[in-house]
Amino acid sequence: MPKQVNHEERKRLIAEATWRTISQVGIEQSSVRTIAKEAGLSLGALRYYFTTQDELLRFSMDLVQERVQARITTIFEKGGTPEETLCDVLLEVLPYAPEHQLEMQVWFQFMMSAYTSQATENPDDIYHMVQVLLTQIPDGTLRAGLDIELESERLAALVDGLAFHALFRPERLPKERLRHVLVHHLNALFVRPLAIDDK
Amino acid sequence: MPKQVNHEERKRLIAEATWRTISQVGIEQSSVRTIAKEAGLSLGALRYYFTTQDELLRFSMDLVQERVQARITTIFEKGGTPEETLCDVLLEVLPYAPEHQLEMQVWFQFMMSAYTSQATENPDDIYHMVQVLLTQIPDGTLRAGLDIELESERLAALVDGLAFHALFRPERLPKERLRHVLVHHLNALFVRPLAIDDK
DNA sequence: CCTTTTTTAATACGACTGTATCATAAAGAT
DNA sequence: ATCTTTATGATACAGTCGTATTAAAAAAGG
Repeated sequence: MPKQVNHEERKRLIAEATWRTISQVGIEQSSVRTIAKEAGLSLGALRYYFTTQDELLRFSMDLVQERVQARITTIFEKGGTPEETLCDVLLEVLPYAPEHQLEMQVWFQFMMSAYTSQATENPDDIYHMVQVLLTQIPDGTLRAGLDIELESERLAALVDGLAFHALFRPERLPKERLRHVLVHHLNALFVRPLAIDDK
Repeated sequence: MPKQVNHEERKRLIAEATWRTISQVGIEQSSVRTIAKEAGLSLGALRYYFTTQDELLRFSMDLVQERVQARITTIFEKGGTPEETLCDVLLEVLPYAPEHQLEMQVWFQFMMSAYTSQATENPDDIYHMVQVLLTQIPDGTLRAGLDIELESERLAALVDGLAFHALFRPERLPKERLRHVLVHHLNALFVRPLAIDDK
């Protein structure tokens, strides 16, 4: 039997090298050679785990989505008021926690490239997530008379715009300011306002 | 003297061919050959007007910015209430008018690529524009007690997010809905609300 | 040691990239 | 008609791209 190498683990390491490469030079400039060098592997070694570039990118993208989804699930399981849960979930798709910024950058790049490449299947739109979240919020939490569809569109745009600006100008939008803007917006929707600062 | 060809006119035509190419395949995939073909020119002919690809892209980008800037200036000169002016200016940086969607797509692509390429000089952030617009609005127009910095950040994020979503999902965000969401947001800032529908 | 299977590295191929060169075509001036 | 300037098209070069092939190295079982 051969040189035991954990296949899954190795693929994950390659995917993370892919993320770093993408965040540095963008998807279009991320050649298999560049990624292999970032991962410390030869071209042939990389190709042993991913036969085509498409396969590699798809795996890397799915891994991002899995991680984000897992964190969101954790937030739901944690419990808490509907207000807090909504806020925390939305902060999760922003470059809020420094240790998740790499993933957010990569996610954004994937969304961009999906847009350019006219791909039929797009990464999940944030709009649908927001719409579901707002719709499922218990009665008495949101102010009366809100147009949920409209507020979903508005909140989704705000979140994606904030994410974009935070990636673009991290020095102008530190995590405290991100939270401040988001909470300020959400409090215009909630009956019981959230506190601005993190607990 | 030679075959009279209007130099400026020709450069403009090439820039517009560049826009079409970029909006179809993205900046990274827009080779000089692809652009030449889209413009109906040979490689040498294109190179006669733009010696390097960088020069071509810069010219094309500047032309977009000029056009958008010119339309915004027109809106200011047109007069109207501060509320209407602000709304119309912001609609101008959204893919609102169908005939400007191509430019908006290209603009977005340029912003993306400026982000990826870590360019020191970035295309003008929408945040600064919004901040200036809100700051210069006459007293009594905005509701009392607003945090202008915060509202600028929020409005800028909303506008860029809406632009992004509208480019991504034009079928979900027709121009009426774009205006609806924007006016709804602005009316939370204004003392005298705007009408939802266009005049 | 030898065999077998997994893993790695080197090299090659055709396609495409940006840029350069150069001969030619077109058109007004003399 | 000739000259001169502007404009164009064809071709070439060096580089990178994704992918394929192939031989060798590494590690475990017999």
